Amino acid sequence: MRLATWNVNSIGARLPRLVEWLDLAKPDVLCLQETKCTDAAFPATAIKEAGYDVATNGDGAWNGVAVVSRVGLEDVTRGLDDQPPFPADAATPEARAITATCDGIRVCSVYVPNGRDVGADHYTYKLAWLAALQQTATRELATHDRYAVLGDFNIAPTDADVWDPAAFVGLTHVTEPERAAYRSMVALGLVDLEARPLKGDHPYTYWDYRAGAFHKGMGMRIDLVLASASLAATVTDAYVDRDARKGKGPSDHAPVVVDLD
DNA sequence: ATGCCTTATTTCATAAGA
Repeated sequence: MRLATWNVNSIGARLPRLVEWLDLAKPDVLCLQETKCTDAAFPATAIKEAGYDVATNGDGAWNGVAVVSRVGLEDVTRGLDDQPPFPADAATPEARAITATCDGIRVCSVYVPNGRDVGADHYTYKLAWLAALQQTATRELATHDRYAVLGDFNIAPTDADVWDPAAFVGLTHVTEPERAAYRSMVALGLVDLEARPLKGDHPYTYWDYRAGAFHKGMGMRIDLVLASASLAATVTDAYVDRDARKGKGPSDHAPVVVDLD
């Protein structure tokens, strides 16, 4: 069983690279983030032709998540329990989470809010959203022994997860409240399946498009796979497919791939 | 061993990403 997660930064712009990657990596289940399209506009036919079913939660230009599977796709749930809206008076919550059961494994694809600036409304929202995620995960774990949350957490769990900690002082992604939220997920019994990098010492998953960040190794590990203990016990390999960050028209994130026995 | 931002929309400019 091969699980993967990938922030594709627009399914529309990335469809050729996605189809190519499905054929290359052959994941059984792939969680997508930042699809940036409505459910109606999602290119489900192209995904189907590649041999996969898909469940989506999209709200248009921004956000958007999906679960792609070739081993079944059941019991789909969109959003989180008591997910906070943004702005606070918004009628519907943002499309940032979708959960489904694939061959007995409960997977949750998440796109955690960015936070923008410490102290900003978006930052407060990010922490509230993470609290809702923790509550949802608690409930799911109570009934699903094999459970994993995969996606773009927009949190670097430790200073080792950014290319230069000094460059991030005072910025989001590395603050103590964000890291505490990450640790609260781990405290539920979820194991951070840190992948091996295909090159270098750090399994970064994101590199800014600007200033040649990828080529200079200026990356961050912010895309995570948090798996229940029973799933974690079956891991045979985990890697960041940095090759997917190369070439023409890449996402700014690389897929994280986990193999289970 | 990679190629020095990219995506979307209220598009020829701006907001957002992290």
